[in-house]
Amino acid sequence: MNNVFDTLKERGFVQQCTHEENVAQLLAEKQITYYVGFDPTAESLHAGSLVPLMAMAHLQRAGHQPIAIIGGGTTMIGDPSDKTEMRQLLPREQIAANGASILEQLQRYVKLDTPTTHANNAGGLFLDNAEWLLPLNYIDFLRDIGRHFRVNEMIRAEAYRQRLDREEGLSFLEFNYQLLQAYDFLHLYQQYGCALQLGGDDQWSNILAGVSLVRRLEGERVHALTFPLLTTASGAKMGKTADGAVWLDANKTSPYEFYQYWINTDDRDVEQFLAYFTFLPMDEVQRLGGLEHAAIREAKAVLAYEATKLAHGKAAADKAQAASRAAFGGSGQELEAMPTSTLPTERIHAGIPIMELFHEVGLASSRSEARRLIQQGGAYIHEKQYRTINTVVDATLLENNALRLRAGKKRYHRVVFE
RNA sequence: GGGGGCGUGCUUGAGUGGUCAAAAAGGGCAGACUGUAAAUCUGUUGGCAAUGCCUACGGUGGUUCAAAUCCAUCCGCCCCCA
Repeated sequence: MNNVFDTLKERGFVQQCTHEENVAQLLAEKQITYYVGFDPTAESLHAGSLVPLMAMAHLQRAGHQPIAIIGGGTTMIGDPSDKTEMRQLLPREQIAANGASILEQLQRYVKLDTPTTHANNAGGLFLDNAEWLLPLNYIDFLRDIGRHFRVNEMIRAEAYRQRLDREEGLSFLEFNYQLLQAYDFLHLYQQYGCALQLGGDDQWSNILAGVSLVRRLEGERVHALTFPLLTTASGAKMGKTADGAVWLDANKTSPYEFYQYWINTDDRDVEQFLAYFTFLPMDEVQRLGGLEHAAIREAKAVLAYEATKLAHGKAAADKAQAASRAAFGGSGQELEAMPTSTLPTERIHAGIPIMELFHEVGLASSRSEARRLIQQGGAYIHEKQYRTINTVVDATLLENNALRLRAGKKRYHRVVFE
C-alpha cells in the first residue's frame, strides 16, 4: 500500500515537516485528523488555495479525516505574515457570508460536514474558529495561553521579522495572531484529536507555535507540515493574473477563463502543476511533463482540462475545452462557453461605434483603452482587424446574430443580439 | 509625554512654486517573432464630447496670477528618547 506521505512528497507538497519519519509513520499506521485553515476575507477561494485543497483531498482519499477551518475569528485580527500592510478588518456578517460560499468550493475537493449537518457523516468537518475564539476572556487567555509564549522567540520568526523591519510596523493586534492560531490547534486537538496541521510555508512558525502549545499543555506531540509557496517560473504569484486572482467561483472567473489560465502555463511549470493540480498518476505526469517544444501543449491541455474538471465539473470542463479549441484551433463554432454578453438587437441596427462596443463588453476598461487597442491593431471582429477608431459596427457584420470580438491575441468575447 | 521624520500613479521611487498627467525602473496592454509557452525587439500605459477640457501627488482649509511643491489643521505611519 502506498503511503500518503510518500504521495504528498512525490508530488511536491512537502516543504517543511516536523519529524518526517514520525509523520510518515503516523499516516501509515492509523487514521488521523488533520486541519487546514482558510481565509474568509474574500467571497471565493482562488487558485492559490488549490495546493492545500489538493493535499487535503489526497489525505482524505487515504482515509484520514479533514477539518477545514474558516478563520472567522482570526480574520478579525489579520495575519501579518507576508502582508506588507495591515489587513482591512471586515464586518462579521461579511465573514460569515464568505465562509458559506467558500464551503461550497471546498466540497468539490473534500467531503465535509458543518456542525449543523453533522449527520451526513461525510468524514470531514467544516468549522469556523469564531466559534471558540470569540467567547475567549482576555485575562483567562493571557494567563492560560499567553504565558507559554516568549516574545523574544516570536519576533525572531520570519513572519514578524519582515513586518518589524519594514516601515509599516506591526500592531499589537496582529502580533496576537500567532497565539490565536496556536490556540486553534490546541482546541482542535482537545475536541477532535487533531494531530496534524497543514498550511503554506509562511504559516510554519504559526503552526509550530500550535505544536509547542499542545506539547506544553497536553504533553502530546502533534505535527506540522507546510507546502512550498508557489510562484510561477516567471516569478508571479500563483493564481494571480494581471486582472486579479483566478477565482474558483464560476461567477468571478468563468470555467472558460479558468481553463485558459492553465493552458497558458509556462512550459517550465507544467510538470509540477500536473503533480499538484491533477490526480493523474505520477508516471503519466512525468510523461506529459517530458514532452518538448510544441508537443508540450498537449500536456497543458490535459492540465487545463483536469484542473477545470475538478473545480467546475466535467460538463463545464468539456465546454471550456471546446470553446478554447474553437477559438484557437480555428475550427468549429462551439463558443457558448466563451465569455458572452447580450445586447438588444436595436443597438446593432442603429450601429455601435467600435470603441463603445469593446468598452461595453469589458475587453477595454475605458474608452481610451479601447481607442488604444484599436489604434495598435489589437481589435478584431470575426478575426478581421479593425484599426479605425470611428468604425461603426452594424448588422452586416452579424453571424448567427452574434459578434465574436477579440482583443489582442487571447481575449475573446461573444456578443449576442436578441 | 518630549524630539525628529514620512505619506506621490498598479508597485518601487524621483520631483520641493510655473517648463508636471508628474522622471526612472518594474508590472500591464498592444504589435513583431512564436507553440494560446519563454526570451527578445518596438510602441503604449489617468479619464473624456480629445491640437482642448476634467480629475489626480493622505483629508480639509488657506497663501499665490499659478501649489505635488509654501502655510494651518486633521488623519495615518516610522525613528529616537521617556
